[in-house]
Amino acid sequence: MPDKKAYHHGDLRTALVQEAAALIAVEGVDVVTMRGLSQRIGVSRTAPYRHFADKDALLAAVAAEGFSTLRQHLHTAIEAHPHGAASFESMGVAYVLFATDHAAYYRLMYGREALDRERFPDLHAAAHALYDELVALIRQQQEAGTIRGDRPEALAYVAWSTVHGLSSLLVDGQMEAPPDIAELARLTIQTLLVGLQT
Amino acid sequence: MPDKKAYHHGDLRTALVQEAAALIAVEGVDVVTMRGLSQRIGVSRTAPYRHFADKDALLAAVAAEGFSTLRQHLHTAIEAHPHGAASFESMGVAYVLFATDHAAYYRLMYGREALDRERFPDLHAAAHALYDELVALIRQQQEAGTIRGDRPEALAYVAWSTVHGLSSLLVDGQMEAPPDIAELARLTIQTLLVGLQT
DNA sequence: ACTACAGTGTTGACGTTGTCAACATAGATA
DNA sequence: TATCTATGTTGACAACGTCAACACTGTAGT
Repeated sequence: MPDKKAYHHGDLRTALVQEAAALIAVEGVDVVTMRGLSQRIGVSRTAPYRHFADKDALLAAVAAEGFSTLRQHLHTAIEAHPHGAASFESMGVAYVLFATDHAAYYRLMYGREALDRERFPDLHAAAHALYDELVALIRQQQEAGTIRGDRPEALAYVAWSTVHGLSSLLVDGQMEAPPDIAELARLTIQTLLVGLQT
Repeated sequence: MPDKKAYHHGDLRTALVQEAAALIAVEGVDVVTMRGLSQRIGVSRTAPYRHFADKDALLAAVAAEGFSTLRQHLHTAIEAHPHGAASFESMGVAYVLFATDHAAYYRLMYGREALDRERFPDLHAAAHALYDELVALIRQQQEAGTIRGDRPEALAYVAWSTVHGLSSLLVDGQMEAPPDIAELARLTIQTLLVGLQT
């Protein structure tokens, strides 16, 4: 149990990322403000600047953690169905459900033009690790014969496009959210899988 | 040639939308500011508020025009290849190229959580018109036999997810942009079409 | 032609935000 | 114990969105 009144917070950096993530989940990105964040944690408004160059850097850290969390979700989903086409479907559904369950968070991860890869290599790495996870899955499916033997990197992009596209449309409210999102996700992924097969 | 010094601008509303769109294309959404926009046009900072309730309303109008423009692009692409599977492919490639050619604009159209459908029915309508265009194309393909006879509305969502997902990943720089974007788009859409066929 | 009005544009002001500069504190190290 | 470095604080500033009050102008009705 950390001291409440210590002059030094102890681990302000992670506290900031966690608080920001929690706030985003509840209220959306727009309500995240350096001053408000600091106040919630109990430090002064400029304390965050000892750990992040600016607000974008903080958000980039939050987004990177989002990619990491998503990757773990997918990993868990695969372990639940480790073999065959069910593995592919399981991962895809888990991806879409993560996005819709953490809508504002997911929006932050993608679509913030200020968060460019060159400035934030950690964010780049986290996103790329997610992609790598997908490539590995494609390879596994190729060995199982459920996906044709094209370049797995290229096919991974196609698959990523599909699940991200569906997630994005749902999260942004572009399509009326159906009663059973998992069902729509399954349909979409099965269609994708058929296309990837031959 | 409009008077430069007229007290009343004449058509400030469209001037605002056009200027904002141009600015977004060149510099991105973040640099669009009510004050800066007004200054560029030559009116005072609060003049826009006679035409838009707030900044989000202005951006929503810009986004709506973006959807409308995109729809026209797709229409043109279809007319170039009115028959068969080439029609589907042509539309998909045109979609992705529009997105990558107008990256910041495309990002505004999607992914602004402040721009919700309920507050801005015009934006909703413009986006839905785009969707309708897709449904019509799916129907045509079904009649031609290149797409299976499922509910066209559902298949349209699948197709939309795919082209939007690819566009989104490219626009956000999540994948290293390949030298020939149209080629990648073609590959993706062919994969999609195979999946939609059976 | 005069008047009233509604539409449009302007100026002033306020609170909020991100962030810099200067200063303060405390734990680690010599 | 003295010093250094990491960390946190206070004060200040410019930019921004936006409200309220006021000004201008073309139009409609008499």
